[in-house]
Amino acid sequence: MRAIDPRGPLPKYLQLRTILLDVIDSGELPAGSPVPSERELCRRYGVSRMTVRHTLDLLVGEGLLRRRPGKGTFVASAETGRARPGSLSDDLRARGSRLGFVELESGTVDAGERLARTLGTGPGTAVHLLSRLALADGEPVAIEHGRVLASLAPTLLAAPRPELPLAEILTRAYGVVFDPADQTVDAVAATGPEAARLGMEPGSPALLLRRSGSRRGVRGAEATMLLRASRFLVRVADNPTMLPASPAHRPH
Amino acid sequence: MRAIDPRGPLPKYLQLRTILLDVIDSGELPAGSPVPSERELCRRYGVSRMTVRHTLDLLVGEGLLRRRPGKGTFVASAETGRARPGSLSDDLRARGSRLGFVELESGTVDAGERLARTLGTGPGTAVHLLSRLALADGEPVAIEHGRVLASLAPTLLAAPRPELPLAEILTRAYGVVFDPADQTVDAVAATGPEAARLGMEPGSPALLLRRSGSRRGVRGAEATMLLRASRFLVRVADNPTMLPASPAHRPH
DNA sequence: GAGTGGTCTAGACCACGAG
DNA sequence: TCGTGGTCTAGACCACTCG
Repeated sequence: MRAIDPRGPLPKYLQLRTILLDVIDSGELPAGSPVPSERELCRRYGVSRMTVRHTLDLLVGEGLLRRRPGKGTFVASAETGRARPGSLSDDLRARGSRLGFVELESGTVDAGERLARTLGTGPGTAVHLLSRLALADGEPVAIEHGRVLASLAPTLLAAPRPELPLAEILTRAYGVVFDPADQTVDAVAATGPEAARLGMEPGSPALLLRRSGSRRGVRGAEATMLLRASRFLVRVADNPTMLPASPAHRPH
Repeated sequence: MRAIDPRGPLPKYLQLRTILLDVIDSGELPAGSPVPSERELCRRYGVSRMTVRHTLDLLVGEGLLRRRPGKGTFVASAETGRARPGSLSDDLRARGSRLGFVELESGTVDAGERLARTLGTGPGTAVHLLSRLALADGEPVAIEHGRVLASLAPTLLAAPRPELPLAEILTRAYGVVFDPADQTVDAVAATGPEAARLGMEPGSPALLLRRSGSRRGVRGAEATMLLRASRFLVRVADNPTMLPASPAHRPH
């Protein structure tokens, strides 16, 4: 059992999050099985209950765990407890970690004015770019574009990358958290080349997901994913917000 | 200044949430202005800092507030701090509360098997149905369908309803919370009649938002909204989850 | 240096579920 | 009755921002 390092660079609740994610990914805790109780996690990892709850709040918000008052906390299945007509096997549920990624493009550039503003920095700052095609069982399902301040994740392009969405890599390895207020989706018509890569009819609907991440409150990372419709459950935070009338809003 | 009732039916952090929402809606705190500090809110409302943070966590997750470490917590603008080319006036930003609603259909029915399962109850239970067209400045922007156990919100159809999304009404008046793991979006092609109501070309992309709510961990409410694309910022919780191959997934 | 949000502790009482 | 998650308290120390 991995331990939590109180003097580590990452806060305890993020260390515990990674530990729990790894346990779930390893298959030790299949969908539907109970996670150890909050008080048990306190004892095991030597942290207070509020810290454990902070971690569980994150994972519940991400849709990976579900709480049932009086009973316990359980690993969610992809269909989030809804009736499943076909009742497919649970491990067909693929979290991000079940995806494969093929690199389309990567490199480091000096930020232009627009990109610098997006990342909350000044022009000329070094920025890592990374574009990947996401595959599920060899079938393309999404296109991911990432832009990250080189200073925030110096070894991002050099080191081997786990088969995870970019946002997850940045959280686990560099402590970059993705502010829910900065993660939005929209519905768009897939354009020619992108539709082709995803094997869709041009003009058919797709989900465009935008996320921006920060460390210690300071921005520095943005990731977009163009998702094939009906292939993903995308969980939303809360009320939709109206935009002003004519949005110039396709940073893509 | 409204006070918090420690013996009220709603927990303190939800009471404080309603208070802060009303202050923001009233215009006392325009977009960009600072909210009182966490410690100041503690003093003002006689609650501990963890309780204040619980409330602020909610509102930040809903995209209404933004924190800046070392500086304070601020009312968010619709464009969440992104560069706004047109720089429209901030009060054009419309949260849910800026929307108007026109009732399309309402009534109470006995749940069939399928609806009962959706709401986590048995067949024959009384269920309120409510369909509304959402308008922004008189222009249709979304269609909302709600299904709620009558026992959960007995007076929902009888009482006058504030101009808020159904989920917000249920939270404020009945303490129904919407589990983020049960709120999902998808991109769909708008079909004929719905597209017509929303003034869209048939087949153009739209966002389908599904949310399910519970009280004390017991389900009992579901709301869907079909949103015009590019008219809303929909905030997402975290990683998208892959669906099994062929989803039978249009509860609409 | 004073104020802010970010993290963390070590308790407490409650309602609920199960045996 | 006992264990669970839900709520809440009254503190603490840190890094950061600003004057």
